[in-house]
Amino acid sequence: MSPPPLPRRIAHLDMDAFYASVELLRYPQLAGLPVVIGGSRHREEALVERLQAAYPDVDWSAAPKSEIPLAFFQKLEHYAGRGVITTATYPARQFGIGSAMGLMKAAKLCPQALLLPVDFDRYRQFSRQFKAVITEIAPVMEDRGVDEVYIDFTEVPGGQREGGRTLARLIQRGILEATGLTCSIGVAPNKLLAKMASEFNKPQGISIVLEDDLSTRIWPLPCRKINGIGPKAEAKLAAANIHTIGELAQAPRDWLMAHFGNSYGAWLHDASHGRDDRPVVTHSEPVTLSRETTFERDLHAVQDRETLGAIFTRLCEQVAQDLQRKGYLGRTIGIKLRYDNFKSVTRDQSIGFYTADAATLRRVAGQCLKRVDLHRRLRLLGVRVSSLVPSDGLNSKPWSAINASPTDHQVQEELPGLLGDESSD
DNA sequence: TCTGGGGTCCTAGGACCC
DNA sequence: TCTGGGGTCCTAGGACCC
Repeated sequence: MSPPPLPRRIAHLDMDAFYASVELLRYPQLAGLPVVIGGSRHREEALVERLQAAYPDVDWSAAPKSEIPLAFFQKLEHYAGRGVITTATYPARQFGIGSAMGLMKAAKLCPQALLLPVDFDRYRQFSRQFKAVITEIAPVMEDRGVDEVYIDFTEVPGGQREGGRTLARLIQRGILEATGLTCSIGVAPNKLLAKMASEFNKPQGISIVLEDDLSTRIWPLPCRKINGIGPKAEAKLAAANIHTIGELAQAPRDWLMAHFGNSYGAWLHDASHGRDDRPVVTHSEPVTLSRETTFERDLHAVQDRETLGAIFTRLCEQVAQDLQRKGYLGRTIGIKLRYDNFKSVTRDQSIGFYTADAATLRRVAGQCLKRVDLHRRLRLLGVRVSSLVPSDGLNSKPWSAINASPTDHQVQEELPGLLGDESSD
């Protein structure tokens, strides 16, 4: 007789205001103050120039490496229009500032808030550090981004004690000692509930949710708290007078399937009843790889042909580099563009071989570009590769050898000049 | 004062093949 | 002449997440 299986204990760990907290380690004098992280790197130079022009009495030579009060952005509406907040410290959140909020809106809410530039390399470093602490203690960890993970506590020694609280405390302490950062942890019978639980006691919280807690602790919550219910689904549910998870749980499964599709409808029903059997996945292969950029001002395919062409080529080169660095080849190449009215379109084309070659990406992506309407001004351009396979041993061969195939020549002949290409016009 | 960049998954129609 | 069902692949768009 084998022993009965242990009850599943799944943890969701969320770093508290991750980017902002990492910045506070570097600038301890900002502790307790409203601080936001945002803007994007390629606009820093433009930013300094514009600040200098708008506020000539201030010495901006240290910007944007140091903090800038948001108030200064009020004279820079055109610049700041394109910046968004990535993270806000808890004092800044008191003013209603949240991530993805436009810089100008945040400035209005809290002009004294300080703006820091983003430093992804640094956040990635801290991300690796805290994840290393976790896997030392509990090896079954699923990466959910730079500041979030799921952890399977079930088989970890001590993972069942106090419903997982003991182990959660140990991990919190370990991360604090190694990085100086705090996090919140929820432990529950599955990922769905753990994710909600980790939000219950932020920051520095631990929440334990058991099977029996469903009706008391989950059902009163708004539907939107379920990971997978976004603004659209929320609005559609609200229209049917369904606002809480408990109300969703009362909706007949058939009705949900009829109104939301078989797959999503059935999932909504299961989720509202706290049912989720997804495993904690420790490894996964990427499906697509892409680069995109929003321009400082909207560009026109004809008037700004050169600028656009240079950006396009650079995006292709970046995607090619990413593929090579990460060891993948792809055979479906695509573009994404966003018009000045914020509408996006995509075009894809599959080719007869796998590649990570910048020139090939540029050719095929250029063909895709020819299939979209280029009359409107553009605000964003992106290049994407999918149908990825690991390049493995192929890495040792030159790219030309990998790409050499009959179809390659076909494609080259089919695809002459493109937008921004010297050979076109 | 409009709305970043990088992903995943799902749907739905059409082509094409058997 | 009219008319089958699979099954798979490709493409475009959209919802959602961090």
